Amino acid sequence: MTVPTGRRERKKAATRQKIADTALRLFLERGYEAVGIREVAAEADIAVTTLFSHFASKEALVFEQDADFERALTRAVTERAPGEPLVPALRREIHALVRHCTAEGAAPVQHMIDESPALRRYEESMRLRHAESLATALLADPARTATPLACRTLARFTVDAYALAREAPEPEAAVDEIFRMIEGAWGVAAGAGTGSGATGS
Amino acid sequence: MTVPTGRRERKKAATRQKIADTALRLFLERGYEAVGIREVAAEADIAVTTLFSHFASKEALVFEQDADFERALTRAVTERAPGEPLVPALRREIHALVRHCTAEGAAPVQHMIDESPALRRYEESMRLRHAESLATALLADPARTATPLACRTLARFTVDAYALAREAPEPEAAVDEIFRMIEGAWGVAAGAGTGSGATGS
DNA sequence: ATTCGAAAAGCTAACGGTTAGTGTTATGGT
DNA sequence: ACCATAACACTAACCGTTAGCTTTTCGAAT
Repeated sequence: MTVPTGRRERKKAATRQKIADTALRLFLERGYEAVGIREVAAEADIAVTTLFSHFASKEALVFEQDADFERALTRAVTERAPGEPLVPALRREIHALVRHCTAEGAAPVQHMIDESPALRRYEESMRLRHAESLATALLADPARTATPLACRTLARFTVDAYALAREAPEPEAAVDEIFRMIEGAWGVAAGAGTGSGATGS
Repeated sequence: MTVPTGRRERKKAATRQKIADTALRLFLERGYEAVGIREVAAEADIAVTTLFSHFASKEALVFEQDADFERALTRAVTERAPGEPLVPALRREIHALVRHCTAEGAAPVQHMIDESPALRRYEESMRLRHAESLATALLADPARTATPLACRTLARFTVDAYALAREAPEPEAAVDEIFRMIEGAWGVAAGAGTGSGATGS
């Protein structure tokens, strides 16, 4: 166990940040596809191999906060108030994420993503990863009553809600509409023996 | 309008098939990542550029029947019996597709896909395309009562059902379980003013 | 039958993301 | 002071994919 504030880790984080900042700046200035990896590395004054030791791919440069999103999703499940029903907790979290990504500052980045097929594909496969880790969290929930398959289904529906809301004209309202449907779906899955409506675990 | 049985189109189809067959054979023999595009082209005795004029990418070689799947999905909506409710029609179609892909002959191909991250990613983005064209079909449905967003949501949930069922230990039963949840979701969306249960359009 | 336009296939050469292999420096623990 | 290791660098390549251009093959109209 080393000290959490080692100089090494600070330098590494700084390098990583410098790469991400440089890349995003160049991408926004001249377009994602128009900027090559070699250019990004040169501009950030690091070697190409170093860049790839910090980021697994060119697309990953754009989705720097990937891991934060993933954590936020699973925490909405694992750290929710004791006894709080599942779906509303997820709905709140998706609301927060959508709000965070439709904030004013995020508009140019979002436009860039929409323009590039490569980035769109990457974003979707990223969401799939998030769905899988959310499913893991749901399966581990101590208050779980639903089947494993129902949990995996809920996880996918939840990230679908995010994706669909982002494309909708009114994202916030879209989240509510979709989550009304998810409540309907979860009511069937969670109340498998109950028969009554939407009182999930 | 030319005659449908032109020699040109036959030859083109034959070339396409030869490429796909050769590629699949090599992939199964030696592994997807271990076989390069140039090898496939050489073995099929065609030029690399010709290969890419028939298939948009290396991954597309594996999912040759892509377009068939897409058509099958949308037809389940557009050509269903008059007055037949939507969700059961979709359920039947997903059942058929799952059965088709869990047939005995498909096992090695499926294993190959599971092993390769690139193929998994491609398959998911393919499904997304299918969801979008299914959404288009749902929006154009003359008997539609649900909102556009609800249609798009149903489309995504439907392809989710396919993906989840494929990974489940008992795919056929999984389809039924997930579609019970989808019925619950659709009941909310379609009966927006009705109040009663699952009698969608 | 000949001719002509267009689609299909071919070749070469490159571009751009990514990785292997190898070496060098800086850092932290002992 | 010393060593293991993590971070970074450099070169050179690999591989999927595309551009540019030529050649072949077919379909149809004269």
